[in-house]
Amino acid sequence: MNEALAVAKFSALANTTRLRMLKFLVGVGESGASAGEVAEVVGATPSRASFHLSVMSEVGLIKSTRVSRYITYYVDFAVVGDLISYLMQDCCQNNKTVMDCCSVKNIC
Amino acid sequence: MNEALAVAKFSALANTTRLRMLKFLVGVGESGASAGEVAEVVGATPSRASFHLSVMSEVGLIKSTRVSRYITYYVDFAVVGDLISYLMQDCCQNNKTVMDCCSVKNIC
DNA sequence: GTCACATTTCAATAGGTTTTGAAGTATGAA
DNA sequence: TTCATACTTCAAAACCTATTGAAATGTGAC
Repeated sequence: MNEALAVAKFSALANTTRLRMLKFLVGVGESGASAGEVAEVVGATPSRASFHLSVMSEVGLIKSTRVSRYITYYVDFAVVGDLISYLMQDCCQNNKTVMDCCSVKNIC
Repeated sequence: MNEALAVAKFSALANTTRLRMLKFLVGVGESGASAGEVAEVVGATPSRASFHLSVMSEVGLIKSTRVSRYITYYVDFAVVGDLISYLMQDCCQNNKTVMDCCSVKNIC
């Protein structure tokens, strides 16, 4: 992950609708959810949802496959993990205080 | 950390100049650096640096104190840590694949 | 006080993002 | 083939963010 890719991913996360979509897609896991379901859950019109889903797809946070006439979107967990490690390692140089925030919360 | 605060912090990170500032400030640690030094390192004019530093201050990623006629900026490592745990826990529900991306890289 | 330096603020401009609704494409059912 | 459904694309408008250079503020030195 380089700087430009990280900036693009942070941009993708810098929107309430998209962050909600990500959370929902994390919740449904590997099986994913259709664009329509995602739209409904976050309360967005089809075109608005499509726009936000495409923003997240472009940066790689989510992937999609067409299943009959539905398009299934799902999170690429490895990409999210890479973004987190970019923030921890490349940005924060594995700073102890930053890492403690994670261990205190039993994340690692 | 709530959704709106997380979105604001991701917005702050969604800019190359600001991400470089953060990296530099992480590097200098507790002692921090003056606005002028930060500006020089990232290659920004004083007013442009001031604008970006204020964006990061507003969301809490960095703090500042005046030292004589200089203003020293430094990273709030705990705030960065909180953002990372928001992403891991609240967004990714401590998903195994996401966490593996961190342990593989010996972050935690 | 006057001056220089460090930084911020302001106003204008340029550029990018988001929303909206309408039109278009893709798939499957009848 | 015709129709309905699922989704995307497009163009316009609205909104937000970034850059610039000039003016303002705040601090210390003389």
